[in-house]
Amino acid sequence: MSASGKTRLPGRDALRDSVLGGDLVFLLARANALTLAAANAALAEHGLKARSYSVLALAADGVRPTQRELAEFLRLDPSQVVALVDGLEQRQLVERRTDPADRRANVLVATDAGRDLFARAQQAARAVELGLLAPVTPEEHERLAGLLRLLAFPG
Amino acid sequence: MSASGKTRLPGRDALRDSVLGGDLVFLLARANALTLAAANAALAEHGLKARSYSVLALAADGVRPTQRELAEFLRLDPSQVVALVDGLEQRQLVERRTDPADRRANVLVATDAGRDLFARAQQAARAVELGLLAPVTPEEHERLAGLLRLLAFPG
DNA sequence: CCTCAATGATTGACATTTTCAACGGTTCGT
DNA sequence: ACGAACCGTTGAAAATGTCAATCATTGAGG
Repeated sequence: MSASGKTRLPGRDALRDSVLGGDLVFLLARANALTLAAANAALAEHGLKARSYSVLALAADGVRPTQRELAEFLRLDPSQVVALVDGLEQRQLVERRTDPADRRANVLVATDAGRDLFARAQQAARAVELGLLAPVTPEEHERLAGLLRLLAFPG
Repeated sequence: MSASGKTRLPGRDALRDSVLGGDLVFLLARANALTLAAANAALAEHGLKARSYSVLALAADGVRPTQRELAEFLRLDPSQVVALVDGLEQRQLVERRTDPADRRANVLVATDAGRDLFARAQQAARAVELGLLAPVTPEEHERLAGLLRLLAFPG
């Protein structure tokens, strides 16, 4: 198959060694695309995607986030959060509770079923993460997370 | 149970400390969203986005990638590459050359104007990258790139 | 107490991006 | 030479992203 006579194709890694190979934005984009795809695939059997999984996670965590906080944290438009929460609420995984301290705001809490599903989904998510980071030592894993946090939460 | 004595609002970083705070997929997504936005903003003055910048970069690098290679490398559908290349070609920044070794394939090469614009855009891109990584040492910067490469190019 | 600007959620419209299936031209193995 | 596989292209459908307008509520200042 491959290995045509001359230097025909840019070897499988000629592109990798190009300028973009050192471009952080590109590396992030590609790493994100791959991990997101893997995560979505793994979460699909639970009827979740990375997005809905994230929302469910925060609800199940008892953090009682408002939708606005959710929107900012997940970098989504508030209207997208509405749709996301609608989906989870229809499946009885989360509930909207109007915040007694500010009746404009909705606070998200997970139902028992929600916490239950989350627990299972989290295992799948963790398995994926470990699979992705198989070639990396636990210390490097933690170091990577730390550096990403710096980028993800500047200031 | 929520014996909610006081409905504490999630402090500005209660969410950060939740389960998701250690979720690699989430951190990647958020870091990617922020850096992508920063990159797009910086590239806008050159009439580029991260996507078109990437294509232009590979063309300007003399790697002579085919559109299919571009698609796989950038994790895009081939049809998206068509649109991307159309845009750059109409601005006379790149040219499609049918690969003499395989006349089905188009090889991308940058024009002089293309290389010129890329040189300028690259400066903007580098400035952004340095700004984003201001809080980390150069060694950590390199380490981050290395770890991301592992995720971005498994196998 | 009574405005009034600001805020949270929601809706609906619109643009952009993603994802697929189909098609003509070309290559390659058999 | 045949047929399967592959490249680029097109077009359409689905999913996402972006924005402005609205309602209810809040909080500040007169």
